[in-house]
Amino acid sequence: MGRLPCCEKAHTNKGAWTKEEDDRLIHYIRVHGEGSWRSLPKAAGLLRCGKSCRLRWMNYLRPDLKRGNFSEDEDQLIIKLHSLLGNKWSLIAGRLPGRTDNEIKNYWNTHIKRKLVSEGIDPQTHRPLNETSDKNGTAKHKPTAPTDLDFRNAPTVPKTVSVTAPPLGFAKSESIEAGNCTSSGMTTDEEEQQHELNLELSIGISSAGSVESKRKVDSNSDYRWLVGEATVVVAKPTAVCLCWQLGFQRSEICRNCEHKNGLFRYSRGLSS
DNA sequence: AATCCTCGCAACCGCAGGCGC
DNA sequence: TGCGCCTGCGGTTGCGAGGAT
Repeated sequence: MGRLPCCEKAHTNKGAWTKEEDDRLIHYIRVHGEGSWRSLPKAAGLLRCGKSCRLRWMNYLRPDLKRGNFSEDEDQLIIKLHSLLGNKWSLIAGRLPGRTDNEIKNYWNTHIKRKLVSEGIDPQTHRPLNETSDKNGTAKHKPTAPTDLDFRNAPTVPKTVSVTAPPLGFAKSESIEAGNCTSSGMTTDEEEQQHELNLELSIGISSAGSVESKRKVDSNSDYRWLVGEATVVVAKPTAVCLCWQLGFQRSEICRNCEHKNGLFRYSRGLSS
């Protein structure tokens, strides 16, 4: 038995949304709230697939979206997050208030990738292009920094790696317990740079015999990812807010920012 | 002025995980 | 415990706008 289609395609519109459809969707969600996407189109009088409605709302109509160009700070944040998380756009978006995963994904593919290549950096490995492989194709991996742990291309996975950091206060507290991966060799400047980004991340080996899902999102705990044999844990940011970038105090929790998924959304206007 | 080409973004699609029954 | 539904994610596609020829 196959999967049921998400909607009856014969009677649904596709393609660009009209102003009227947008208005209907906005009005319906204002009255009834988000959710129940499957039944929403019918209830709202829209000839659209529920998934399409959700996408339109999430990526375009949500009032807390920050439209407009990405700032240089956002660029750098995206690059750093991508170096750590890879193409986990939703996780990256969760750390960029007002930005959507789709928007960041598009921005990455159209701007940042090109920018990194022009700077001689491999956008996938975040290492210099001429360092990614030698004539024999063997990786010349030189451990760089604790927050630059890209196990996808690492020759070996450290037996024990944990990277912890305090809530976003940008304090210089960090612990590294590593077999192969250590912070040794970093200059003070490099260490300073690494401390610029506090992600509340921890990385540990998945316990033998335990079955770890590829992606585990639990609203009551951390976000876990299997990267090779290692588990990357992104702590649920209950006390983290990136609003400092927009002028709020560091470490201050903006109550409007916390999204129901535990990550952050941006609810206040820039000028407020 | 017309056509072609490129780029950027919105939207689509398939899949996987969570959750309720 | 297994099954089916719902939701969310990430890769891909299609189209419109703007620039080049």
